[in-house]
Amino acid sequence: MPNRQTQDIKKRSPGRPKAEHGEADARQLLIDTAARLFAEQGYSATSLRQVAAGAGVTPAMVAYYFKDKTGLLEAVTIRSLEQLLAVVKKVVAADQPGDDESSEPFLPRFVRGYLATINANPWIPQILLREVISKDTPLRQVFIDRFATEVVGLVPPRVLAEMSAGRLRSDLNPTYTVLSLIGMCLFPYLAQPVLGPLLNYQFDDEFLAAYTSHTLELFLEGAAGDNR
Amino acid sequence: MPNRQTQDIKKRSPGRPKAEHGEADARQLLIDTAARLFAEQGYSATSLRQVAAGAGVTPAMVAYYFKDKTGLLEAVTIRSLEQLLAVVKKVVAADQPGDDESSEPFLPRFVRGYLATINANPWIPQILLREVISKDTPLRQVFIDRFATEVVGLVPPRVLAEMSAGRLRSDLNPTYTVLSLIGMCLFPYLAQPVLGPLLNYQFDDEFLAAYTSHTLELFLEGAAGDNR
DNA sequence: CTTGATATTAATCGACTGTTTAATTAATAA
DNA sequence: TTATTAATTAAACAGTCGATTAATATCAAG
Repeated sequence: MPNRQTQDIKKRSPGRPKAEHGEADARQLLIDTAARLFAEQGYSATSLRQVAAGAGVTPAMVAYYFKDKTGLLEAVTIRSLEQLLAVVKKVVAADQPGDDESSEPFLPRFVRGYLATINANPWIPQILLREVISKDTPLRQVFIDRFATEVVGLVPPRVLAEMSAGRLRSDLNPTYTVLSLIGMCLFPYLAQPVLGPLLNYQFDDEFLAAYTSHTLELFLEGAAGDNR
Repeated sequence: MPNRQTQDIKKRSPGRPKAEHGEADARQLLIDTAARLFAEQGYSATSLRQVAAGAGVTPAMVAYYFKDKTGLLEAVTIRSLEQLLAVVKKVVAADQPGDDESSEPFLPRFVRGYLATINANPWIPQILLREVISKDTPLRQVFIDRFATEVVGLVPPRVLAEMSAGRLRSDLNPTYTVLSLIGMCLFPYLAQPVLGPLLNYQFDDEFLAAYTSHTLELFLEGAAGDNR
């Protein structure tokens, strides 16, 4: 029995709301809600009415802040790319001055930072893979311009340096090696909705620690046993 | 200037068409077209009118053969799962009789068969990941019943056997190891639409051979260099 | 030849989608 | 105080979608 007009469920009237202290603004709320729903259901299966309802506003607010639905996806995408790019930049920049041998080597730092970020924001790879990377839309160009080219400029030189220093094998194809590593890191997160319950894992600190050390060990040392 | 009623563009009238010799039936054509479009655009971004047009029939044919849109996705999914399952069964069954040492070991055979199948049908992982694995729909149960449980029953025992035989390290988490391997195999195919042009690869025999041997080498021997 | 099953189209329906517009209220600046 | 700008809603619009229905033409069996 939906008794409307109670104090709990307040139905707002038109007009600018009074600025309450410490309230999240509608724009950021829309981005957060959209990120969650796009990751769960996919971009085109998610209606603006759903997003608006989740953020507690009307669909017209999407037009007000983002012009249209693609603008909302663009905002979600750009925020995701910025988070990922920040990790990459930080990790690559961390040992530029003086080649400090006491700090952790490049590869473990990279894997740790990368996995920690997607473990804390698992919708990022979902959205990037499902709605940006694998579809031929204008957003793909955004991805390439604001992320891929920059990463390609930063990471491979570091990998080659590791090879020269003898910390990574130089007889492996560097491109394929990076592809494999990213695939190893991402797949459990992409497949979690079905494999998580089946194999009994979820995105908590325990899984993050275990899968991080597993990934580093397997990637660096390989899976072959003594009796080859 | 669309001059209709030419001989090239024939617009069919209602009624059963005359059975022409050697013509693909509409049902299979619909499945093939849907698989292609679902992989390219996603399930819910693809309209039945698009699928029907691609198959040269009307949308009503989807209802006739598959009841509704979800029935079409189910048909596409089941065909994909059958292809994958056939590979797994064949690979696992191949060395049951007598533990023949002369044949190739389990893991290379598995990786080769798996990669060859998705290289020949790259839309399979796209659809399974985007429309089945990562969404909470009735199809996920189909995936679990017709594929996942069977694979989980077949592959891990084989992996454990390899560990016992000393051909694989036994100090690695077997579940994580399989997750990592599948991720390594799949990622280049999932990301190909944007990374292919960027890193200059495509799904031909050359890439298949190169990436297969790369994957086996990296997975078994690891990427660490001599100077660790 | 007739009868029923099979395969197809055209036309249409209601529901839902993204988007636009006009009205409304609060905040801010002059 | 007044005018302007910012933030919000309700209502409506045209378009598209999936689905249904009725009609129609061919095939296969008796």
